[in-house]
Amino acid sequence: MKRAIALIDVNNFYVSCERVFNPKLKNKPVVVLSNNDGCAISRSNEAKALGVVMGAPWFKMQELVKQHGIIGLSSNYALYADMSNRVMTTLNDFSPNQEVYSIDECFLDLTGFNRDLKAYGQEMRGRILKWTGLPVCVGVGSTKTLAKLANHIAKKQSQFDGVCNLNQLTEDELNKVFSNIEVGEVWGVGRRLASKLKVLGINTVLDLKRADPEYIRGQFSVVMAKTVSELNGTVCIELEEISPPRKQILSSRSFGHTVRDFNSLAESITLYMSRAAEKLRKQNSFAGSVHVYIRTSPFKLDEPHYSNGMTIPMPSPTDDSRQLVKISLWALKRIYRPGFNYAKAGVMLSEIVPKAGIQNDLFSQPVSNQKSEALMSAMDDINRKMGRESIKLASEGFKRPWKMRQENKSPNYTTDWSGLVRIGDLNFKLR
DNA sequence: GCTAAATTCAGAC
DNA sequence: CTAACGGTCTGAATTTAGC
Repeated sequence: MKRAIALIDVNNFYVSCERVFNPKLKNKPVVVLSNNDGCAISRSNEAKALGVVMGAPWFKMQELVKQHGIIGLSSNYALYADMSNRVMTTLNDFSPNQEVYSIDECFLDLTGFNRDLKAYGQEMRGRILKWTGLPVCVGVGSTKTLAKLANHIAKKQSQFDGVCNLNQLTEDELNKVFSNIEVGEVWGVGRRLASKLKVLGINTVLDLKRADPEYIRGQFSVVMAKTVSELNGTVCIELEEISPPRKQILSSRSFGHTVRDFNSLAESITLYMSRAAEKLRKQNSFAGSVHVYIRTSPFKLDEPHYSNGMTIPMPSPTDDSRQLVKISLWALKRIYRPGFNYAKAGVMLSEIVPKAGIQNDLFSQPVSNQKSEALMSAMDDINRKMGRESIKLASEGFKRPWKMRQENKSPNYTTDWSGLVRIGDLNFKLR
């Protein structure tokens, strides 16, 4: 049976979330900024029309901002995560087979659904808008790659009214549509691959669909070969309904101001490692190695640069924050050099294994014993119940002069009572 | 000259 | 007021290390 896979994606997700709770943002150029208020990572249509590009540094577009009154908001991930859950739960009612692909999009398997999928897509749009206030577009195709493409068409071509079902087009109609879309729009074709494809004369989606698989395999990777097959309707990438545990866990952040002293770096490394260890325990895993890195800003060409990192294998895998922090501070001591303006630090956990069935070190007692288990889950429980950082390691620091900039963050409307009472209140700066 | 490990590359969002 | 350019994750390809 021909597959029917839908991809549902929220339009301008972060900006749309902000607009749900602050209607004054409607019809205005709005951007949501990355951590540290660095770059534009979500843009309203009005902001896009003014030429604000994805990833543009905020401080560099201040002229445009003043000229057009562009509103720049700090990102509010607690809000976006909660809104995402609402969208995903709502969509799950439309099919039991759902892959949550990212914070704002999911695939639904609609294979064998005996109904008009275009109308079904409109139903989804209506219900999501009514229940969450968010606008979505729906794309349907016989593979995930085609569903992504269908979603792109639904978003860009207004005559589709937000829903595009490629399965109901004839081969000729399909090819006509594909001949008008740049090859770079295809899922898995980024900037580099797009330009290489163009050199080879493959400019449109239709060109790529018709390309010889053997030739593509030779010129590119197996990934691109799969993409070509998927464009032709052969499923190579299945839905992954249960998300497998992470194989690496990273926590890093740019500082609000550069720091020079060891203690500030040590505080930040402790904080990041605590976050990483929480994520690790949440997925019931242990980490076998720890990586720590620090660096100066790559953009400051007139200042001395330094970037270094160190990977430490653990004697036996663990999920104990205290042990992971201890090791990472040991590593930090070895890579720290005085006299530099550090802009960023981070930690990474790798060689992640399931908690059950750990291979212990032959020569030493496993540190992650029952006491450690009890302590860590008590900490996690308290923080879940009472809010993040209700209990923490003292070395995470209290003043945190290095903490990231968030100059214009909206309240946590949906997850915090004190945020709820501020709905409609525009106390937070609107500029 | 082989395999395994480490690093780099490219991509997604 | 000033200085300011994100964060996490994956899998494949390529390079390097160790025997």
